[in-house]
Amino acid sequence: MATHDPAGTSTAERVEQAALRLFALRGFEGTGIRSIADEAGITLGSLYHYIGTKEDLLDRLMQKSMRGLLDPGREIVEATESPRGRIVKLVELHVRRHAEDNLLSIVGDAEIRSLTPARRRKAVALRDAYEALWEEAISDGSRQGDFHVPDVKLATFALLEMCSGVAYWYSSNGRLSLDAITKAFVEMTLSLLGVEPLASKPDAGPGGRLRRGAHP
Amino acid sequence: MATHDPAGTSTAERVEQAALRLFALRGFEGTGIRSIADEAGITLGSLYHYIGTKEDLLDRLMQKSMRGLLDPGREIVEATESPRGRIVKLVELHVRRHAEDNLLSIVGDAEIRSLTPARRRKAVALRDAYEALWEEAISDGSRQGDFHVPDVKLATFALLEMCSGVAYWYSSNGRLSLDAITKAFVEMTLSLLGVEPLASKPDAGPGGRLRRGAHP
DNA sequence: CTATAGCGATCGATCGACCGATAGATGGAC
DNA sequence: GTCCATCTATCGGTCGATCGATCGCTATAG
Repeated sequence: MATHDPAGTSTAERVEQAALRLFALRGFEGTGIRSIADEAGITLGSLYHYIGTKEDLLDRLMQKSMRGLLDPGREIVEATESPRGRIVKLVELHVRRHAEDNLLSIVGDAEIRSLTPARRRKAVALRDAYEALWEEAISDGSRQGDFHVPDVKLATFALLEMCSGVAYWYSSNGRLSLDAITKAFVEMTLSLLGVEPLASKPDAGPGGRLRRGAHP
Repeated sequence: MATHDPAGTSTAERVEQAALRLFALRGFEGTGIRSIADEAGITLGSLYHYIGTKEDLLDRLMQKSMRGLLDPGREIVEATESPRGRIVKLVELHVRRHAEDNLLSIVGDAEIRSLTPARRRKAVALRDAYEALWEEAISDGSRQGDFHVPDVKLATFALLEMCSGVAYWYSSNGRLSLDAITKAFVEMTLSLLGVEPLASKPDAGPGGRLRRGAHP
């Protein structure tokens, strides 16, 4: 029975959400399968109708987390020419996902080490492919003279880490809206990259590049 | 016996180092006490001559990690007047420690959740006190018109997270020296904070603020 | 319309392995 | 002789995982 319950959540989905919450809160090793079953509202024996092993469950969440960044990230890169446009959209994607799907992002970022070698290798490959999108955008922007950073690789790591942190403190009823947070991270990113302010509409003043991001 | 062995490392120190390595690599919950004893070169029974419980061991490392940031951080704040000088020295401290003591930093940053409530509260208080040093410097700098950020709290989190990431990839025989890395992170920090380039000696050109940090 | 065979979902009970922690015996240093 | 360090052996509990039985639903044969 129960293809779906009154609330519209199937047991399989409840299992996945339960595991996600617990893995994000206590970590993979710190979470027992009995806790997962409890959180999902079923017994231990029933849990194993939905999962292969505990690690299968983690692996599925991991893939979901990484695919949710890599696939849209690739679309952005294909669709956007300028390095500046690319990095802006990559930051927006990264921050939004780390806020809206913060639990999945935490698990994706922190639990790679809990995978056994074969699966860990695949997860690392996905992560590396995603990071390469950022590095390429920053590298291109630097070569074109649009970005000015002390080192491309360091800037890549710095920006990725900075944007990932959102997952650990974001709350949907916090002081700032997600839009405001995203906008702020885009501004900080462009500032870190040493981008001249967009010469679109504003009166940039004679010297240019003044007080970007100040909130008077 | 063995107040110290030929290599100058006491058993107590070997135990602590073993736990540190394993906690950083596999996490607190993912590390068994038998692994710690093995890594320290003693048996399980002997291990308990040096530790109270497994959590005592984590707590000691935790305190060490946080004190190593908070105490020097407070000295910096007391000794340095300008927000800019403070943030530069805080970044240097944070990056150096996260590189040189990367394992301790990883444990300190990631394993707060593994502490039981009473100890966790104390650890969180230390972390908050440390973060407050950063926030105050950034806040002061913004109020004085020296920094220009979209939001003080967001900039604080962004910078702390960005600098903490160093612990996960730093290697003493990597491409860049620790000095170079530290210098780059200071530059990226000042850029993110929207600091005008230091008006000390250089020919800043008519427009000022050009290509800071570029390595031509 | 009814009887029943099949099937997916769930259950309680249990497996061997490993967990953190303790006890008691042994040995060497001073 | 005392004391600290270390050992071996073992404790009760929890871990991840599996088992066979049962439940309720559905499809179909008569």
